[in-house]
Amino acid sequence: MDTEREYDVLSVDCPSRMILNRIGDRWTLLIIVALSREVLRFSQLRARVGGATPKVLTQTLRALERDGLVSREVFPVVPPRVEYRLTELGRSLLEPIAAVKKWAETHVEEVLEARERADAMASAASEAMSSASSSMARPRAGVLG
Amino acid sequence: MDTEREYDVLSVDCPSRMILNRIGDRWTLLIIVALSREVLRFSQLRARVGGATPKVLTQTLRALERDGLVSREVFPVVPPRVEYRLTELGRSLLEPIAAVKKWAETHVEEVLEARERADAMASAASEAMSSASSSMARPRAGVLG
DNA sequence: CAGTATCCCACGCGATACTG
DNA sequence: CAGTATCGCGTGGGATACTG
Repeated sequence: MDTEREYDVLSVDCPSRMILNRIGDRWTLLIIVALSREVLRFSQLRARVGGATPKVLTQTLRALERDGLVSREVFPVVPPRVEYRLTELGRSLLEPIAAVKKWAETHVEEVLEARERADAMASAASEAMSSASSSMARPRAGVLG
Repeated sequence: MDTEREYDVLSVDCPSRMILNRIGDRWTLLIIVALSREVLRFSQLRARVGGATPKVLTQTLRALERDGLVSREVFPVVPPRVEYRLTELGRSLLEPIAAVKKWAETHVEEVLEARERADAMASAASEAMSSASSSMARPRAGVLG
């Protein structure tokens, strides 16, 4: 069975595009990473994933559950206890994610350096443009243009 | 040199978070994939990456250039000719991306099936709630809540 | 504890048109 | 050909407060 070219991310209408959009949001990857080693309760997840508000956490978890990547188990006790764990499908995402995570952690510095160099160049160019004026040439600090 | 735990994506202020935000946008991954096998000109890139308008293409390419992942070569001819290629740093991103891409392409269907099942469940639950009424219970078609 | 409920806004992105 | 320039909107997501 050659399923190599069945899907193509570069194609506009390819379903695999949707996957990228899904895991490309701000919290999905982080939650999966957090759940990679242990089953976690809601508040534990909150504590582990820095910056996540209950709202985004719930949204993302619901979406992950819907897509079969995470399972949610409710214990009928009081106070409530809810546990989240990766499904097998979710765990299968761990490898690719680990690769990305590792890349991110090992190459941040190179990226940051490249960025600084680029900004320095741009800044120098701006100054050259405005002759010897002191026009403060903004170094384009934002991520995207 | 043990640099294992120097960075942690789960930490709010970790720089590696930024990397995820960068490659998590709508076009970055696609452009890198497109450039994985060949050097491409602007319009070729546009043709390959389905749906990309010149604006987003330029934005993303500039950002990639700034971060040292893509290099831009301008040929002083008319009509203009500009070639984009991955830098070595950019090429190093190819492996993790390929892993994600492969996962996306091989597991879309499972995700889609899980989603349909979840929606069917939710829909059934809604109908049960409204007794035998014909209240159209919307199956929550959107990606996120 | 595990969420909901609102309000609100930045901004990523698309559409469209124009230029060196 | 390889971009810029504008305009506008959809919505992801932050802040805050409330609830079973």
